[in-house]
Amino acid sequence: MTSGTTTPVHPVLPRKVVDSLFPADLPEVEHWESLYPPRTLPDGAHVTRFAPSPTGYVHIGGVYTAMICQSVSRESDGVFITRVEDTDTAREVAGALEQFARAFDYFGLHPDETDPAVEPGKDGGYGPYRQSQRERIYASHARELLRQGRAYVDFATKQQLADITARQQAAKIAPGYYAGWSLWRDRPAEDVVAELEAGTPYVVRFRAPDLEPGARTVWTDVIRGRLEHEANRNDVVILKSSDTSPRLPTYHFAHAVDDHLMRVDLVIRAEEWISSVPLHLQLFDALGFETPAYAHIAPLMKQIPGGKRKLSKRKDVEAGVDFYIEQGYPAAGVLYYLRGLANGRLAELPLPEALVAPIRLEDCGVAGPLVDLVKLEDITADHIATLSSEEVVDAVRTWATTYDPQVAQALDADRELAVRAVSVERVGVENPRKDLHKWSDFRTAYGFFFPQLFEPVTDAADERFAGLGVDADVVRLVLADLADTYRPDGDADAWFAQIRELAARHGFASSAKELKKNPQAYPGSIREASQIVRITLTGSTRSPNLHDVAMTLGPDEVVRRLRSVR
RNA sequence: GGCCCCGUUGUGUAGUGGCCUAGCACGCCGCCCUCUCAAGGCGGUAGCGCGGGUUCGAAUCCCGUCGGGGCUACCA
Repeated sequence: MTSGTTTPVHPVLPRKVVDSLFPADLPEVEHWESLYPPRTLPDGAHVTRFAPSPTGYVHIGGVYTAMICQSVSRESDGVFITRVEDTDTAREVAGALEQFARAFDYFGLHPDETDPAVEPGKDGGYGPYRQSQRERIYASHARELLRQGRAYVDFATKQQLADITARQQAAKIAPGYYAGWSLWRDRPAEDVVAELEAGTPYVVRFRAPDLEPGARTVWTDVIRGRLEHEANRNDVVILKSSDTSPRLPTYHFAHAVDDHLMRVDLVIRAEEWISSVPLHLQLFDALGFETPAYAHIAPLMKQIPGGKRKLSKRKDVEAGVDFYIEQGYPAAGVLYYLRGLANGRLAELPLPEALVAPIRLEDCGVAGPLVDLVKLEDITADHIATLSSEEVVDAVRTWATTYDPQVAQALDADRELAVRAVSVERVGVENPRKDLHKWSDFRTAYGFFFPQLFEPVTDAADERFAGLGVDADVVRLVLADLADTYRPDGDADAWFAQIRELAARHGFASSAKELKKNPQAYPGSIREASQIVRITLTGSTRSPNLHDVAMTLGPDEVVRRLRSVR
């Protein structure tokens, strides 16, 4: 690791001037140190944190990261913190925190310590857990850096910054605000005081250590091992403009201050932060803090023609957690899928075991995995198949209450019917049906069981019948016949026997093979005859076992539906 | 442009110099079952990005190259 411990040789603002920039009653950094003492935790315990910014959109990658943080801390008897990073007021969206709370709740991601808006009653004593409420903490530390000359006040305007960048680009040198280009880094104190007195807004910038060009930083990442990157030379902003209130820090500064004071010892975050590590290490060093361990996880990706890219909140619906919640993917299935992505080993385990098995950082992949909804749906369908009919109905009802009120009403109107419907080819069979991948599938898969959700088939010339290749006249006759002779036999074989008889009466072939042998001789085969009945009863060419459907519907409803086709 | 991360069938992975004729899961294709569709059973398809080395032997080590991703903000 590079060390920035140097004696300042540059002009340092007189302490009086520095202090005048801050409230007179602002505590010294020692105050915060004693207010947030090192934690007493078991050996090997890790304090992790998930740090979302409330931009009104929860990324599935956030759930992924948070899930890993939670598992690692839990497994080590540590602490899992969720800290709200609301330092970007421009991008902040109203109600974003509520959305967070909802998403976290849905996926059972309960932090041990967090802001009440995320989850009430989780104040662990290291808060506030919302950066906009930590203004004085950042101010104390910025003042300290200023006093030591490890930071400086900078009055550069947007325009000046843009000019610098333009000149650097033209000269083909590394863009940035650093020694040699910074307008205020080495200005005499009187210049600074003059601007201050004139009331010019300023930012506080970190004074990057004076390094040899090409200096490099080496550190060890928990997931990736030895990592190397060019050392940071940029004088990054640590405290945003003095004409804003509250006076907020940038991510980098807040990361160092908060993670130290919250005694986070293991920073788990997305890979895109790797290039910022050299800066972060410098910040920790300048602040006199011990550095945490870093674990940079690979981002969730999306397949696109010719390659893949990071899941984009703008382009990909499946990037947002709302998608999973609105579609009604059961949380356990999504979590199981995500866990398998993080640690392949967990994908081999049965769901209940995988959900409680530890996620190991060493086993995390380094390449960004593609989110595969087909695979997800395979998992969620398997999972739903293990649920009891009552559990399925309850879950669908909970989901539908918000996302499909009509379905919720239907379930409430006849819960017993709902349970019977879901039980078809589910209870008492070796291999339950897997029609439900998510709760929103309920309407198409089981809606026909409910009079309120069923759209009766009324026209014998309906294209669903036409698709069978059977004439409307035949359809009419077959259905009228069945309606007249219908026997609600509880025995499946006996029940189907009447369909066979019905088909025979109307000249249908007794098997598909027979029909194939002599297509002209029949209006269709037993298959087509069954499908006519199926379409009439369910509105679809696909449904569970017809006999079970008919039994569940009851003879009155069956006959009613048979007669509705004209 | 500079710097960083990554690269095993369509997807996720196993694999750390000989157990690899590259395993598993999902997908896809076919067959069976069958009143349809799912499910299930059986079988099949397809991969070490590319090029050089090192070695008796390389998916595994080295170099180069290409491709993808990220950072380069008073966004996180």
